[in-house]
Amino acid sequence: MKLTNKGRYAVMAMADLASNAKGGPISLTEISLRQNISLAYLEQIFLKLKNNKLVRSSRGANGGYVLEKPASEIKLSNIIYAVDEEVKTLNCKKNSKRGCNNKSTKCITHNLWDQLDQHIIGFFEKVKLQDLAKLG
Amino acid sequence: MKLTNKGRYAVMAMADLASNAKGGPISLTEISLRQNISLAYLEQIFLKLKNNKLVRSSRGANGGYVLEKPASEIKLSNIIYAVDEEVKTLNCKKNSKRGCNNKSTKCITHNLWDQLDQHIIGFFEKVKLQDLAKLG
DNA sequence: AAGAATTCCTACTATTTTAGTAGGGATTAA
DNA sequence: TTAATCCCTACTAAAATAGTAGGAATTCTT
Ligand code: FES
Ligand code: FES
Repeated sequence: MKLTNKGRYAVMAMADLASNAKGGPISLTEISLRQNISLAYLEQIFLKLKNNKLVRSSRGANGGYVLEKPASEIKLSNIIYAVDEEVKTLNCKKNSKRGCNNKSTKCITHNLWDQLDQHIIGFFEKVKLQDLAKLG
Repeated sequence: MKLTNKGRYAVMAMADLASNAKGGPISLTEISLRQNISLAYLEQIFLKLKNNKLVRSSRGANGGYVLEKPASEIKLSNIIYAVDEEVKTLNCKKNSKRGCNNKSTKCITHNLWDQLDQHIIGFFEKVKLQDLAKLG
């Protein structure tokens, strides 16, 4: 499974966006300073967030980003997936007949990892961006 | 967070050990063949499992490994930790005052990752080696 | 006693992934 | 016109992963 800085940063930045909303767009420079994340790295991340319709951008001076939807409608899973972090503990291709052992049956732990996947995904599906303020 | 082949193999091998118990010890060669895992890699993994008192070894011809405790008493978390897979989604040191942003307060997502940790650890604590047979 | 099977242990290495950096172009407000 | 900003791609250093390799020690079998 993957859960790395990129995913963490994405969630952090989205949370920042949500909690510092001030009407107009918020620049990445601001977020970079507040959250201590490299600007160039943030740019990469926001490209993906934008392509996944989680934020809307305005270019030029005073430009920046705003949430595309209310924070109550953005699930953590949306963010995580947007930046290509896969919650994937299975070693095999899920819809293949072959197992990770390259045999024709699934390995003895297949169902276990599958359940773990569901467990983690469930968590990400349940938590909304809005909830982060409460958690924090 | 880390959850890689090493951890998967460890669980697989332990499950193999549990389900193919035949009184005497089981050699890694057998497991290697059944589960399609490189023998040398298995050896490394079993060193750790042994150091963590999850298996007992006997050397020499006809040697091999047996579970140190009944499968019903071995938690998945025991196995995962034994091979150094950390369920660690936090980016900062948990008991430090500093945050992952290197500031003096914890970041806005800290509690979130902390909860996710608990969520995943809870899963590993709950599932016993014995349950794998049922799952599989 | 010899040989084979096995665990034990450490060191090395190729590959992949991660975490950025770098550089330049396009757009817009002032 | 200039500065601030987003946009986009390519590159790169460092770390982690997934093994390989090699040999020593032990024990069973013959
Ligand atoms: S994880 Fe799917 S077959 Fe092993
Ligand atoms: S994860 Fe702990 S401070 Fe950010």
